Amino acid sequence: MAIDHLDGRIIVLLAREPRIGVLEMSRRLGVARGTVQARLDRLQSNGVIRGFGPEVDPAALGYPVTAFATLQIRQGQGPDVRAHLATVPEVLELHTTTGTGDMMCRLVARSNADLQRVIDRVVGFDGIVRASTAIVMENPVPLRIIPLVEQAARDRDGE
Amino acid sequence: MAIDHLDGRIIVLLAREPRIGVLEMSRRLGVARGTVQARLDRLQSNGVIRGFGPEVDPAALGYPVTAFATLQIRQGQGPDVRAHLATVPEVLELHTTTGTGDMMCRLVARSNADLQRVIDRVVGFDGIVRASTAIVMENPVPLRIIPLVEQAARDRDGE
DNA sequence: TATTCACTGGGCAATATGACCAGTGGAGTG
DNA sequence: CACTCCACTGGTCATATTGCCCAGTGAATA
Repeated sequence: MAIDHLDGRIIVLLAREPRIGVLEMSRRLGVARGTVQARLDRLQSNGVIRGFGPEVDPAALGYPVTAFATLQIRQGQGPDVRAHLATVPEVLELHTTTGTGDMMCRLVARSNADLQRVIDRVVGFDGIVRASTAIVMENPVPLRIIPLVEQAARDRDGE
Repeated sequence: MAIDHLDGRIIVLLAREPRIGVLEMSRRLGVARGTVQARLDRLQSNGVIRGFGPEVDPAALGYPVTAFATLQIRQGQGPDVRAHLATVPEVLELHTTTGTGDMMCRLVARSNADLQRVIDRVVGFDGIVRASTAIVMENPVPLRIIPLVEQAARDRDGE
């Protein structure tokens, strides 16, 4: 579950040059190929590395508008609302949270006008009491993991 | 920029079995290898596929707690706050938004107690006026892209 | 009609892969 | 101390895949 320095270097290398192969990695890291292979297998069976799915940019797909919606749910309607939201392709992720809202989801849309359609579809469901939406303007820090991996590797090595 | 049905199938296949090769994809899709290769190249230079970075699970790394923080920023301090947040490894992403808050970020922490440390570090910066945090309990819909890709491919094909 | 373009189906050398193996060194245990 | 376990090394092997090339086909377009 904890990762050491070599694991960290493997992940960072992989994050920076995803198309790199095991052999090339072993060359760069200065370890035997079998070692990298074994580490990778372990990281994947550990669940540290979930997979290598393609990162698709919704904007390039024609969905340049991103928004976060906070939803308030009628008591007991949680499961139904989840099932409902799961059927909406523009809902990219959904979380249940503490705080004033009950759920929080990430939405994309083709335009600001289209966002209205998406929101209507999202909230057009009985169990949802209220929704408040924040439209994303800029994304100064895109989803990233490298700094955290380096942190985790440092922690494991005892600073 | 728009993708057709074959592009969609390529992306979906790749998302489901990331380790699959070009040759195997061409077999599954019933097209020539060169076609798949050309499509992939195009998708990547288009920016539709950003890359194939490893998906790392913060929980498996020892950071099982996720939270979303909404930040209010002092006028004109935006750039400084961004730079500050970019230095915090536990900040996985950061957006500037419309609405009551000015920014929204995704945080992870080693525990609820540790989350306090992270939040202190995040808001321990002059330009931040107020922060309100929602801790994630469940994640009924993990970050996904397949339904949107299928939608986009359908749209392109004219339903 | 002529041109362009994507796709096909094939072939090529170079490379990476998964699977092995014996040997080494360190950590921890009895 | 001797022993066992375990990860790593450095090597081999057959097989599969890659990147690159080519000529030919068919559809859409000018």
